[in-house]
Amino acid sequence: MNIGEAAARSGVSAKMIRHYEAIGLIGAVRSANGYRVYGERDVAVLRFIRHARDLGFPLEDVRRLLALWQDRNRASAEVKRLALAHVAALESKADSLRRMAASLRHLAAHCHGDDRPDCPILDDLARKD
Amino acid sequence: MNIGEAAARSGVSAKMIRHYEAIGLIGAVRSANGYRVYGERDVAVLRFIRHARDLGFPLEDVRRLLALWQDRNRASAEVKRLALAHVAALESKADSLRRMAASLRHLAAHCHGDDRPDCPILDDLARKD
DNA sequence: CTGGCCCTTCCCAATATGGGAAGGTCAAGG
DNA sequence: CCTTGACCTTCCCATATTGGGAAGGGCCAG
Repeated sequence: MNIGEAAARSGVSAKMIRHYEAIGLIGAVRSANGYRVYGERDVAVLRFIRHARDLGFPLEDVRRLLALWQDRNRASAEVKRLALAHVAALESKADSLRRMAASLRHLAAHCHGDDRPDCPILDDLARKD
Repeated sequence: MNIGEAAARSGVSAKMIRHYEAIGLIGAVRSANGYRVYGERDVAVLRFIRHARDLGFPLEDVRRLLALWQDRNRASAEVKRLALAHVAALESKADSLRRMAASLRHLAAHCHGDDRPDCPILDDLARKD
């Protein structure tokens, strides 16, 4: 199958498939006319990548997970370690976002939101520290 | 004062100050030798930008907030609207990260994490949907 | 054989920040 | 007076991810 069908079946855009090939994440076989040719196995790999990306894994992590997935003799410990490190990073980022939202919500609560120019949000942004 | 001191006093790197000037977020006066020259007012503006960035405002929002801050006749309604829209975006992003972390944590909990190759994390990433 | 769709490569865009090279300027001290 | 080191300048490149679009070639049905 050509790149368009592989894209449709994997949920990864053709643009991204070419990109993943360019950065060495996946390989590609070419037919006589230069078109990329894919099989079921490639579609499965692309789906794997998409799911990992959906979980927020950066491509470098995806590269490692993919190597582990394709290694019949891998140890699950390595996968678990990678996953838990990523969970911690995700949760820390989520906390930081919630803290930002909370402080901004607090500032907004004290801004009357009418035609007057006073606004504690701007006052806070202008603080000296 | 030169860019180095303005950077140290505002907490914005010299690199970023030049960038903010390049994209028209701030202006700059040059002395005879071509060096950028800043005053107290500029340091306050840079600090304003840094605080807004710390709260996660993208630069385009910062541009609008800055205009509102510098406008003596602004209405606080606009600031509040911008802030609350941003709060909603932050919270939605935080939720999405927490959902990712939860599902990954769930998968990791069922991965024994030893020398055996079986691992539900990889199995899930390889699923067909 | 022609129209329309698919494929190719290559360039550019956005987000924000930083590294580093090559060269100009200025102040202090030998 | 000249050297040295710290500071400044501009310009290019890099990160990570995805997409838009142009220019050109391939392939099949009507």
